[in-house]
Amino acid sequence: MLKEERQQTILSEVELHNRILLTDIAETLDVSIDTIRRDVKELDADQKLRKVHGGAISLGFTTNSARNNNVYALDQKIKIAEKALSLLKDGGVVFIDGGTTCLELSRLIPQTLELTCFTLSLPVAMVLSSKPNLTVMFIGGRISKESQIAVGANVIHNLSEIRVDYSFIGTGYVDAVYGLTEFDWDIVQLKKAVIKSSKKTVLLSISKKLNSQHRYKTCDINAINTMITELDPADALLDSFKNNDIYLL
Amino acid sequence: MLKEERQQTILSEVELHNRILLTDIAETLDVSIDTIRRDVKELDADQKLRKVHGGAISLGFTTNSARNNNVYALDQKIKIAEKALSLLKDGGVVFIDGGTTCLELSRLIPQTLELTCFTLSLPVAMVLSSKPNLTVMFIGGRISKESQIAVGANVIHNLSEIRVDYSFIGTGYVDAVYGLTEFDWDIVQLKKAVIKSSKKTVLLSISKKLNSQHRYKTCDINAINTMITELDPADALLDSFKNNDIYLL
DNA sequence: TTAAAATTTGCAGTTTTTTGCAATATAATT
DNA sequence: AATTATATTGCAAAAAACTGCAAATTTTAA
Repeated sequence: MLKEERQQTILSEVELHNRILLTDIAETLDVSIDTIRRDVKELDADQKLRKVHGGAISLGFTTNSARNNNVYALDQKIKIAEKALSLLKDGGVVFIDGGTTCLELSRLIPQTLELTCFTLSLPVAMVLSSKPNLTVMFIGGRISKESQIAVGANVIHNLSEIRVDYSFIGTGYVDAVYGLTEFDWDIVQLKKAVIKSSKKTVLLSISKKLNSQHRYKTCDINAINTMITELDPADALLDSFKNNDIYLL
Repeated sequence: MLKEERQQTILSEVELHNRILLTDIAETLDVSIDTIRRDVKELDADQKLRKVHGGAISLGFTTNSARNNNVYALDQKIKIAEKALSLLKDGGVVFIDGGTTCLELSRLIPQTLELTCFTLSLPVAMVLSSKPNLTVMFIGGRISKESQIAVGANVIHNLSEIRVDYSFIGTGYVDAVYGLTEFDWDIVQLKKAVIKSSKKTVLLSISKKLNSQHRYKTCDINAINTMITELDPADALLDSFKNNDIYLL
């Protein structure tokens, strides 16, 4: 039997059953466990499957999910996400909101970091679930089609039963005077619940959103503990936020 | 024998058997192994086949099973999903499991269909959330990294509070005698809860999984109301399932 | 046709790859 | 801590691939 065939078979088995034991495969293919081990190692290196202790598991959908590559102001959002990363510490319990900035933060979480992450965003959950050392908790509910997040009374109730160290949230609009505001009333209810369940709230927002407001109010600006933009904290654009006791990053 | 004929023979052999050994071919054609090696090298350069250590394999073989984002036995799964679609009716409330077959089912749900869909699979939820006329309910909990589904006691509790018309589930292994079995104990608990919360349970399984079993048992085969495979219901492979009162589709 | 040029083929020696085994190390489990 | 299961590493035998070379074959051109 050719090595290539063997690897194909392994891949098929993994796809079929989602997970396999190396010993099982070695027996069915009648080769030594070492050979299978080496095969699986290669396939893992080729990103065809993921090797785990004693076996292999299918990659699922993490690798294929087309990354939305035309996110508005992506590089700014990555900059923000990088700053936010510095707040994450091993053993922490955090909430990560939906939205593209939070999605970038999720992507940038290093493989080694050990965290418990709550979220209600499907894309965020997908990304987080690919990180080996994270415990990902999804707060279920009705899925809003536009934003791909769970919404509704059930979500708010579930949020009331958790308490996280940090929550990382986005906002539609932010203003030093009017605070955080949104276009959507339901979203406001959600964010209120998130803020309530967090010891500290971190706002991630690109500078374009500064000094804008809308109809429904999530909270006052001083309900936010840390605000992260892509700007230098000393930047003049942030002057109006410096009077409050917000920590600018 | 001309070089050209020889290469033609090699190619047709590869097409026929999907793979060949260089030593075999050298013997049948009665030329040195070096010659075959050189031939195969050329054919590989011409993209007519793929040379591997010790032999060659057909291009179709590799692209089908090794293409990164190709799901194992995708066409079979699509066939199954199409059959399952016939069970869906406007206004229905259904549960859709994780797994690639259920994901295909989700993909194939027409834009016009009006349904309430419960799921605990992140990828399924993502797909469903793109359908305009669906209400998608995600059952939250800890996200299992391997399968990207919500698991744990919380999920089981939430499942106990819903009642759906149909649940569409997959299984790791299925056998007429041993019933539905899984590799993973937690998954079994989940599936039990799903079955309990459904008026009717529909099993989606490709025929490859028939007559296989594993460690933990989800349910007897007659706990399933409808079983869908890619085969014709009259197929002999399904004979052992015909004694039970399962509806085969 | 014939001789030179180009290509193909087989061979021998060397290098690389593959594989199984054993010893040791690491991880999981009790 | 002890025991078992799984991983890693180095090693050696076997198989396969590569290299250079010379003989055989085919092609080309006078």
